[in-house]
Amino acid sequence: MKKPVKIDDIAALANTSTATVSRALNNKPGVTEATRQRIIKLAQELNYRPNRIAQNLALQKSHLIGFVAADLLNVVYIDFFRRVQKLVEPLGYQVLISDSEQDVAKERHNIEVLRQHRAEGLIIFPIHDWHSETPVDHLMELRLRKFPFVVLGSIKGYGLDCVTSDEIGVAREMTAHLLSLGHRRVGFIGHDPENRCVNERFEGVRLALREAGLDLDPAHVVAHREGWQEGLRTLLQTAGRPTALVFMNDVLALMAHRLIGDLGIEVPRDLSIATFDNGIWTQHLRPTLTTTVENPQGIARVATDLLLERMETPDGAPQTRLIPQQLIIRESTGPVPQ
Amino acid sequence: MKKPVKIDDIAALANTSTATVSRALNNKPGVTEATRQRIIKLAQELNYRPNRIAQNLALQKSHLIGFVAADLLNVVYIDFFRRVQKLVEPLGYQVLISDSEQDVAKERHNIEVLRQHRAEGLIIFPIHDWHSETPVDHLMELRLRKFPFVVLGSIKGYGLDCVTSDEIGVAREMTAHLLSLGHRRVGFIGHDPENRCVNERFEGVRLALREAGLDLDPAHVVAHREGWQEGLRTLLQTAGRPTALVFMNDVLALMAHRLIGDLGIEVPRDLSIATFDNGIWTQHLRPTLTTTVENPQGIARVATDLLLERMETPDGAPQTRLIPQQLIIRESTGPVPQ
DNA sequence: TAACAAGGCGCAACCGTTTGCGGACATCAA
DNA sequence: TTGATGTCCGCAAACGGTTGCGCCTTGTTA
Repeated sequence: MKKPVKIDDIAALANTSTATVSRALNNKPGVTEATRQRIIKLAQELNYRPNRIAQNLALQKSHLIGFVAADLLNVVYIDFFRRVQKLVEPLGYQVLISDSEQDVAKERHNIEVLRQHRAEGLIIFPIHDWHSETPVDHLMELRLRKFPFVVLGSIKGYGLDCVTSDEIGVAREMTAHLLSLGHRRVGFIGHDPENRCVNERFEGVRLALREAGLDLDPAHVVAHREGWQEGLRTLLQTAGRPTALVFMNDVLALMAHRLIGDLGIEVPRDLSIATFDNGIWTQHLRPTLTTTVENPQGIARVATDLLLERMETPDGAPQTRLIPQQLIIRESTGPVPQ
Repeated sequence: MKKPVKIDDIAALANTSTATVSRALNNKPGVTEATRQRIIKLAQELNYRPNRIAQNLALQKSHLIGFVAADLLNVVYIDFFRRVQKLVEPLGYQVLISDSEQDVAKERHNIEVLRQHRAEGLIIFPIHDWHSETPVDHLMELRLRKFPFVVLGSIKGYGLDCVTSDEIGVAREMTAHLLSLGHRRVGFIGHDPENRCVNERFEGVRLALREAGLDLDPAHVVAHREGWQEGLRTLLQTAGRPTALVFMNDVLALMAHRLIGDLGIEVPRDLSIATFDNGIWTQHLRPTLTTTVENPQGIARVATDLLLERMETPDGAPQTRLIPQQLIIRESTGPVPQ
């Protein structure tokens, strides 16, 4: 590979100093239009490509925003990444994406690397490690050093800048929808108290029921563990079973779909089902599934704004911002069976 | 945000020169163990974090490998990224991922940016622009300048280093499987001659049929355009319709799944269907779908090896490497109806 | 014609790190 | 004591850009 052209080469050929070349190429004042054109032409001919490394060192700016995703296999993060990229590109920033693969150690490592690269701000989807005393101590350290970053997801009460999608609200809305269809016995499939997001969805359901003067019957809750499918099967075979089921997410609903069909239960005639996250299959199964979508655009926009704000004023008070989700009603929820 | 600690700060506190600090922290010879320990301790206390930008400039190495993905929303790329990352991390490289979003202009731009950052090598999943004369002229320019990179996917005949998954082979194997079940009339749904990958799958099917002395009846091919679902419906309602269908990919098969059911056709009793790419729903639909998986591990390994080899010897002759895929036989393919 | 202003340009320092070279010092043998 | 040998370490140049400051040139005005 040939050595890349540098600014000195251009300066030599143009009979100027490197200073002039730099000013010419960066559209800074202090160069006649003639010289500027001469230099630009020369740069093109030589196929000059500024060395970002040197540039960043000289400018004391990395033009880098770090994006630490909990698990890139989830498309949500990619979509988010794209939107952020698009928002900060006009400001001259590059977004560097890194993947924690559901592993706190990797998350720490990624943050460390990004700091070594002198990222100017970080957007973090953290792994929740509920088994450790201080699940977010490395985040607290960032905060302590006034390093600008925002956290996505439901970390509350730690005094961090944070943007979160409103799980509770949409779960509540979904349940209200079921109630309006006449359902009174609503079950929750795949409960996992250790998972904050699932927990919030669960809370939302319970909240809506309570508002209608109902209780969420513990017998109608199937936990998310090995063998949950058996749990679901027996639940569906008991008398007085729920007339509507809320699944913890769309993958679970997909897995249950076949099982429900095999039991000879027809959705929504015999049973209504609803779930979260709008995975592509939810609109192609029969029946199509009632589900929810986040507002990714809103999340990205708000998170980016908040980060930029924090980069401006690293001392500002931490903020929490809540982004509403949308309920999509499809075929799988219908009137309660007579 | 506080100014980060630099090597000078440590040197001052340790009463040494920056040279010694550098040597100490990088485990280079020429420092007594005592001084080394003193410096390391100091570095930890000060929370020193080397400035990668300055480091890279001094070392004339970016430690960067660029990964240009055609469309990050496709999980395949992420999986690939992870594997490559894992392979090159031990060598001290960082993989920088960038997303072309199915847009050639963006692909060019991404490559440009990566070159400005002095990436030492590139892995590129290109967008195929079959409308332009030289679909890959920017890649040819890279090659010309002996910039190390490998292309993934089926770009052949341009003299580039290239790793590709064997679509033809697995399509052929899939078809052979159908033939062995007694099928003689095999249809192909979603043909798109402009898409190289689909084309190869189509070719594989045709090849297998020809080897059995059969022809792929053009009337049994449904093109991938607006309204293909209508085409499929009419095909399935004609007498002498195919007894087996090969779908261009798993998303198409998912979309068709419901349509087939609505026509009262039972799979695989009345009709066998098979497709490509092992999307999560293929194993949860009823019936589960016969499909194919790439060997992502193999692809990543081979691509990385090839890239590293090219980085060593930028002048080496370009190579093409073919990676086999695997056929997964599930419920959706069965014996031909009597 | 001299005094002055203003704009174009170059010199050199700087960004934070690495590293070749040579100086200082200790050790050891003659 | 001297010289040879070797080890530890500092000086300063380099990496490829940016930029404050001051010099020079040119044009304007009295």
